[in-house]
Parts: sequence; C-alpha cells; structure tokens
Amino acid sequence: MEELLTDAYAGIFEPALIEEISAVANINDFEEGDRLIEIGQYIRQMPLLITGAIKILREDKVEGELLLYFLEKGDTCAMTLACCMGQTKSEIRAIAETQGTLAMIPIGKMEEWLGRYKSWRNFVFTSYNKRLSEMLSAIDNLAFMKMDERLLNFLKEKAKVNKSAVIVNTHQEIAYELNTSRVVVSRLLKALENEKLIKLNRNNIELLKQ
Amino acid sequence: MEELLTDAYAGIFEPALIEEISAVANINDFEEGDRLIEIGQYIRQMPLLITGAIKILREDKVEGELLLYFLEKGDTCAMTLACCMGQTKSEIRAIAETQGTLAMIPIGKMEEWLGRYKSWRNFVFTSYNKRLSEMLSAIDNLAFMKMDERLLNFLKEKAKVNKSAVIVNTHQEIAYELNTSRVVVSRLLKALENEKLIKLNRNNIELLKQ
DNA sequence: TGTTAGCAGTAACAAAAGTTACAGTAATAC
DNA sequence: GTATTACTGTAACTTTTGTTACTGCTAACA
Repeated sequence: MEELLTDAYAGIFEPALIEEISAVANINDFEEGDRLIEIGQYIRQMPLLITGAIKILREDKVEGELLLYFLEKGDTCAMTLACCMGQTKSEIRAIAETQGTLAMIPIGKMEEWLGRYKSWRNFVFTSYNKRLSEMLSAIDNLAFMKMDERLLNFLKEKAKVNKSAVIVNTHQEIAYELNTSRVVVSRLLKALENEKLIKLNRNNIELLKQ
Repeated sequence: MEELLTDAYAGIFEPALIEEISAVANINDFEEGDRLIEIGQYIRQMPLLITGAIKILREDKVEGELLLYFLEKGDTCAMTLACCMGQTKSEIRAIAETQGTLAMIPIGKMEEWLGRYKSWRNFVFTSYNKRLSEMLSAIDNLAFMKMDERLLNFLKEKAKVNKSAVIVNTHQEIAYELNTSRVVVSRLLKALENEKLIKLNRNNIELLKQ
C-alpha cells in the first residue's frame, strides 16, 4: 500500500507523511459506476484518489444533472474537504468513472497534519485552487459556449480521463451529464460526424485526431 | 482602524489577531465602479473587505462577461487567496459595487498566521468553502434556470447587497452581467412588471415585496 | 427463431434566446 | 430652447435548444 501511495503522491508528500498516511488510511477499491458520495450525505473520512477516475456531478432540485469535473490520480475533492472541515452535507454526487482505489483518511488526522506538514498544507490549498479553477471552467462552458462546443469538450475530457479515443456511452448518458436531451445530443453528434471530428458507432464514439 | 476591523471581524478573529492585522494592514478606500482587480493581474496583497460590496466577474476570451457573486463585509475573495497562495494570475475581475473599505494584508503575514491563529485558519477555510458554494449557485443558475428566473435572482441579490429595493442600473448594464442582450433583458423585465413583481422606471427598477 | 428492449436517426414542431431595426422619451449639453 | 445622446419599448425575424413522435436497427434472450 505504501507503494501505491508513493506512486500517486511521491512528488506531493514527503516520505514521512506518506508513511503516516499508510498507517492510518483505509484502502477502498471501487468499480465503474459505484456511487461514492450522494448529495446530502455527511462525509466522515477524507478520500485521496490513488488510481482510477471519479466524476463529480451537481443535481437540480427538480430534475437534471450536470457533470462538473473529473478527479484523477493524485486528486482529492475540495468539495469533500469543504464538507469535512465545515461539517456540512455534501452538495455534490461522486460516481466512479472507471474502476480504481481510494485511501480514506480520518478527519482528525487531516487537521493534525495541517499543522505538522507543510506539504500537506500545500496539497490542501492546491486542491482547493484546482477545484475553484475547474468550477470556473464549468461556468465558462455554461455561460459562453453553445451546446455543440460543450459536447465536443465533453468528449475530449472523457477521452482523456479514460485514456482512450473511444468513448463508451449512449447518447442518453451524455445528455444526462450535459443536462440536455437525447435528441439534441444525437443531432449535434451527427453534425460533428459530418465535420469529420468524430465517428459514431453503436454505444461508442470515436474521437478523430486532426 | 482597529474599530473598523473589530466591527467587521469581531466574531471571526480573536482580539490579538485583530491587533496584529491593524498593525500591518494598509487601509484602502474605494468608490463605486472602481476596478479593484483585473484578469491576468498578479495579487501581492490579500484584501479583507471591511465595508461596502464588491462584485466578482468572469470574462469570456472573445467577449461577454458574467457576474459570479458579490462579496460583503467580513468576506474575502477565495480567488484572490488562491492567487496569493499559488502565485498565479487572477482569473477574475473585481469591481466595487458600492463605495467601501479594504484592509490589505502582506502575503507573508497570511502564511505566518495560518500556523499561529486557529481563527485565521478557520477564516481561510470558511472563505474557500463559501466561495465554492457561491460558484455552485452560479452553476445552478446557468445550468438549470431560464433567463427570467436568473434575472429575478439577480435583482434580488443586487437589492440585498445594496440594502435597497431600488436597483439603479440600466437594462444594458444588467445584460452585461448576465451575459445576454439588452433587448432580452427589457423583454423579460417587462414580463416581470406585468406579473407585478417589479416596477420599471428610467434607470432604476423597484423590487415589489409580496 | 421470434420477441423484446434499448439505441440511434430524423422529422416536425414549440419555446427560449439572440439580433436587427426603429420609434419615443427623458436627460444633458450647447 | 434646441440638439444630441442615452435609455426603454417593441416588432419582426433567426438561431438554438427542447419536445414529441415515429422508424429501423441491433443485441439479448426466452
């Protein structure tokens, strides 16, 4: 387990801290599609992502969902951090995008390390900053871009976190994550295919590099 | 000056910290409309808002602007925090919504206090959390609401930070902050007036309580 | 093998938002 | 007082997005 942590966090934490983490963390494997955090849930342990990818979603009161961003190796969710520190309910939902591994840290340790390890303090602030920055991207997408551009961005992001140019998703699934309708997605995907940016197959979409 | 700080931050900082702040802070008065932070600017001091209100805006590469949220007494801008800590350029623009006062803190002190004052650490984390939460609201607005609802929300927010039911803005100004066009704003405002939610006058809008 | 369920494509229409153009009126400058 | 400018209202139209409905196809499976 120390190896796993070292692999994911070597450049980030000093060896002593990695050792402490391995001593107290619970390792937690997850499968694609696992619902890791629900909206309204209290968080009692802080997750560090070791391998795999997680998607973070926001939900409307009425209906509708929106993908905010992905977490990858070496990330933690600032939203969850916020919950831990502030003792509040989760405002987001986290679902495993791929299979992977989490290290769960007791909240008490988190606070303790803030005082003792500069690298931990840096990590926490960097996480917050990254998340704020991802939220800004999400806002840019929503405020300044049309659906076709958002869709193309989505496909590129998805390809990146899955490390594959083939996106295995139905149009309906994509529509959920962009908070639009299946028909709109099909229409715009067809247009992107006509522009030779993608190739459509059943249940998957190929991103064509140019 | 200590009085000012005590007034705005009494419940938040311990007296010893308030004293330290008054010792090192530069007080900075601003007028409505002052451009306090520009996109791309490096931030060398951290601002604490003592009185007044500040609006935080995001800008598109091409054109278009969007109001993210307002800061009020006792707030600081987590975006700016992020810039200070991360030594990066500002991703947002800050413009004075009303006249007011800022205390500017040298970055070095910020880090020092993180170790020495628990109340400061709490403040920094609470700021981050509040800002993440405001960003989520902004995303909710964009993703799940139609323009008429966004417009009404905007008017209510504006009334709140200005402590007045009369919003002194032209339709064009409102259109900029919502990233839409003047005609759309005029149209929807007219509809809101017909629903007896507001009263339109030249250069100002009255929010009618129900 | 035939049935069924889920997926994708598309047409036709509706609603929301954006655009262009113009008119009337208040505020301001000269 | 007149001219100019800024602000608002509105019509007419376009584009984008959302909705409903139907079709054909594929994969799974009884």
